[in-house]
Amino acid sequence: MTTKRPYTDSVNRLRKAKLRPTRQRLALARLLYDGDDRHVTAEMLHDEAMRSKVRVSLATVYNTLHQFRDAGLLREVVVQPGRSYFDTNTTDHHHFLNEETGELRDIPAAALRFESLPDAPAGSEIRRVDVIIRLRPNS
Amino acid sequence: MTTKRPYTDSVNRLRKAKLRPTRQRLALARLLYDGDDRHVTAEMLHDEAMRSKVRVSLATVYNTLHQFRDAGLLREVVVQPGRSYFDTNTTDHHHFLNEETGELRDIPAAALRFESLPDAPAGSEIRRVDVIIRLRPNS
DNA sequence: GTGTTTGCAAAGTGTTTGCAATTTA
DNA sequence: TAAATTGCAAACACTTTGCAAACAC
Repeated sequence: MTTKRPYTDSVNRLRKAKLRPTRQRLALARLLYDGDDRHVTAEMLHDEAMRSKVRVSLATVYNTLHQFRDAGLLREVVVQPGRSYFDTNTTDHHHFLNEETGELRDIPAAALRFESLPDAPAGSEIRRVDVIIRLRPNS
Repeated sequence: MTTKRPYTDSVNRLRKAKLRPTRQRLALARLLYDGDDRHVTAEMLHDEAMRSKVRVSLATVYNTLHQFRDAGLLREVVVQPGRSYFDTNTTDHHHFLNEETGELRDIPAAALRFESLPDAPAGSEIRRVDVIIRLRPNS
């Protein structure tokens, strides 16, 4: 069961991604994957690491997030100018965005179905379809 | 016909938006709205203004884009970390994103229909649904 | 040991701000 | 002439980079 062996799981996760299980990467992987799916910014994750007494520089957090993303362990979500979120849920799904707070929330793929999608322009193909449902507090 | 009286049209557009038709705002409005719909960044618009011998500072371009957006004359589109696009098409529609070039392309609302949309979380309502179809060159 | 990874500080990018000078109504 | 707008330069937030020291295999 995933949540019971976080250390071994994180090592395996990194091994599979061909990333050396260094102290920093392990600690960040455990913060990211021990528990429910999350949406974090580099700064959020760095703060969290500091709070749990893990010494990691912010630069390393950025590097690690990008490595994880490139390895398919994370998905980058861009919804606000000048800030990237990283989503631990890499399966097919979409997002609600609370525009007041900036909070992201997953929408399972099954909850949003397309009746029709346009064809990709000639010479290209669809890599991914991202849907952001922007929310406001209701009246 | 819109394209035949750009000056008068731009003045009216600004008047309607309750923005004083200053030299800078008029010039930017004409660059933006004389012709087809476009997707511009602040820097692109600033460069374009310079090329057409319109003296405007980059700060004013930013301010103006935000004022236009707030007035509903433009829609801001965020698809890449650290860069905002402004879309002169403010009607209901979606976007293709060419991930190699960063180029945006409109998808008319009619070309993309939803079979089902999730309910907004309690306490909120849907303000807008943004769909980005990410493209890659095909194999 | 050898190549990889890290931390730091510096640099970079896109954007915003404070404020005096200018322009508009 | 009163209020809005502009330009400049400095400040900002977030992110990336260069390189010596530390670490993993």
